[in-house]
Amino acid sequence: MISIREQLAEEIHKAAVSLLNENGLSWPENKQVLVEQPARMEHGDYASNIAMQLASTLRRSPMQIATSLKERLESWPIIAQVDVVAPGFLNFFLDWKKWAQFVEEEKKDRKVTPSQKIVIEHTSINPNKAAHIGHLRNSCIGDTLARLYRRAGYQVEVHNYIDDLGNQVADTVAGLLYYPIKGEYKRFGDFCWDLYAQVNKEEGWLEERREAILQALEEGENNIAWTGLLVAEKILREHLEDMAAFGIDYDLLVWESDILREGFWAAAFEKLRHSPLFVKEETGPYAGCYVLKQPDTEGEGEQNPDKVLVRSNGILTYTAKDIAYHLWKFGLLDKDFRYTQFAANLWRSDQHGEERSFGAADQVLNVIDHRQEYPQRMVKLALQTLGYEKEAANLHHVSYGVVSLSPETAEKLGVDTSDGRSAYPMSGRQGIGVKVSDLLEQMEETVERVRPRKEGISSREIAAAAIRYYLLRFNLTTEIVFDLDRAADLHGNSGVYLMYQHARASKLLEGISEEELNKVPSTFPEDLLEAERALLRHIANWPDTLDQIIKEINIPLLTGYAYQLASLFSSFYNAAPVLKADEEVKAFRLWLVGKTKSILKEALELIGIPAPTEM
RNA sequence: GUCCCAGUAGCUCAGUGGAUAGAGCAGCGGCCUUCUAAGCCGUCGGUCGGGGGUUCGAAUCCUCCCUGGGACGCCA
Repeated sequence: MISIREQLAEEIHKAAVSLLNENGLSWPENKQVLVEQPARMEHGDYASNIAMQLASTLRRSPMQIATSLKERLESWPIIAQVDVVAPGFLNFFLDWKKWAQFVEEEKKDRKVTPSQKIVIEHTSINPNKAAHIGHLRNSCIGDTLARLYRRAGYQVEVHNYIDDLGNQVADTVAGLLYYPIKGEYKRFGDFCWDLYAQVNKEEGWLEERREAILQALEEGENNIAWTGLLVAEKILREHLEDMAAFGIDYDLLVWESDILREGFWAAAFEKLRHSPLFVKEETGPYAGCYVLKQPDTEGEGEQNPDKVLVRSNGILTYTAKDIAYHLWKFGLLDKDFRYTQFAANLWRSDQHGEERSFGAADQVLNVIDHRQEYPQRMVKLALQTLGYEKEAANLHHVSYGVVSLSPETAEKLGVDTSDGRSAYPMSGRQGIGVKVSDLLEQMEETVERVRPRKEGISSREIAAAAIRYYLLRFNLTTEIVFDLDRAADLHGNSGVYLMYQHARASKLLEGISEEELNKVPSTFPEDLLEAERALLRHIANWPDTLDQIIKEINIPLLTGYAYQLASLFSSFYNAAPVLKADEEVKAFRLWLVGKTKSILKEALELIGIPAPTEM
């Protein structure tokens, strides 16, 4: 199915080619017909700059070219009017009734695209303390990506990687065993949050104990390893509970200890051994280590760009395990995990249990913050080194900026802000951060206090939706400076606003069946109100926008589209009475509200917030 | 030192080759006896960090510089 915009582009292309041919010319290879929805209503519903682009080829003025194209395009049935505007734009105005009929016809022969399998890894929080809002941004991004790809027809599998053998778990275990603290905590993760920060404050305390604990964790089957497992699992369950409140879930939990004990690294090592870029260093700072060499650098400069995979003491780095994991993700290892069920609809890797078909992806997406670009590049490099060019190309690091704290919020958490910085980083090590559960609770109280009606949806759901929308609104590269007061603002461009508009639309449509709503009204008003036309043209743009969102992994385009739709609807709602209008107008407006509501609902679903019918 | 990201309204951010640079918040002024005012309408506010270049056209592309953040560890 191709959209109206694409069809229009094709028509323009045809018209332009015939104009070129008449002048003994052919289509210039580097040009392309671009059709866009102009920002301003008076510039039409769609517009093209093709006349300007062809001016040099045709050696005529853009205005002349636009005028001849206009004559050739006016007969296209869905177009009501074509304007030629200086310096040479072609502006198209749609015949909305014909558009509506056309779209209704198109819906019938929509075909399902054959699906590729895509593995999306997100969340992957160290299971040694409570989650904070930086982690939540990761999970919201990952979850919305999963929703987008599912919508696009992919077979999506969501992984959450559990690093149960890392330094962080080791530190919390060290604290639990040897560093008594006391205090009242609602949850284990909150207790560990403080404990982890405390032991990190003690000069030299961890360094004495960490290595022994790490080794015991890796070996397994001993007191420390079991303690580590208990800690990781307990905290993981709290993380999953946190995320569930935001509508986030997973298909598979991959445990680092399983990667190690199933011998994934040994298998990966066997493959890497034959690569000239994977070498054991005999001299220099990395003497005794297995490293992955950078291909096109000569080791110039102060820093060594190579990546250690196996330390001189034989212990693997995180990146080594990640490489093994990614070979498995693409189905390139002859090994597999066993699987056991962790919760309803959620499986975990295991050393015992049943066989299941996880992994073997066509595409892999890793949602990880931008500070880890280097190790992610190393994983990709390892795939290339092994000759898996296709898989390397299909491995995508979805990079995003971290969440830091505004000075006001940092100060509330007891951070010394006397240095006057514009933002303060969160730090688990220092115990600085806004915990997900605390934020949700606080926001719930705010909602409970300010909401005018208590119907349809709980204050907790509203709070979660507001937070989720807030974290998804920004460009991925933007480092969010989180401010408690700003996030608690539920007016204007907020998740609450979107849900409210959906509830309003739902109320107007109460008691009307889906079928009735989909029927194109027999008459359209002679002159549409500004608010009606604005809403229509935004609705018409949804299929193209959705394509673009998925192609560019452009989440703010999704939230922005939804906000604008809600905003246009709200203006329409105020400008045009629906239920009180004359019969014909009423039928048209109800149809328009129906269209708005169904697209708003789709968008809300992708953003991952509820579409309440009442609130 | 090398590389990456950012610098747009008082604040937080959109906008990556097109038409008069847009939102929200904050400020000011209006609108509830009419479908949900968590709303709507109006208004104030910008030499798009700076210089140079490419183009019919630059916030957007190239180049140099300034400022802030990050990566480069036998951490993850």
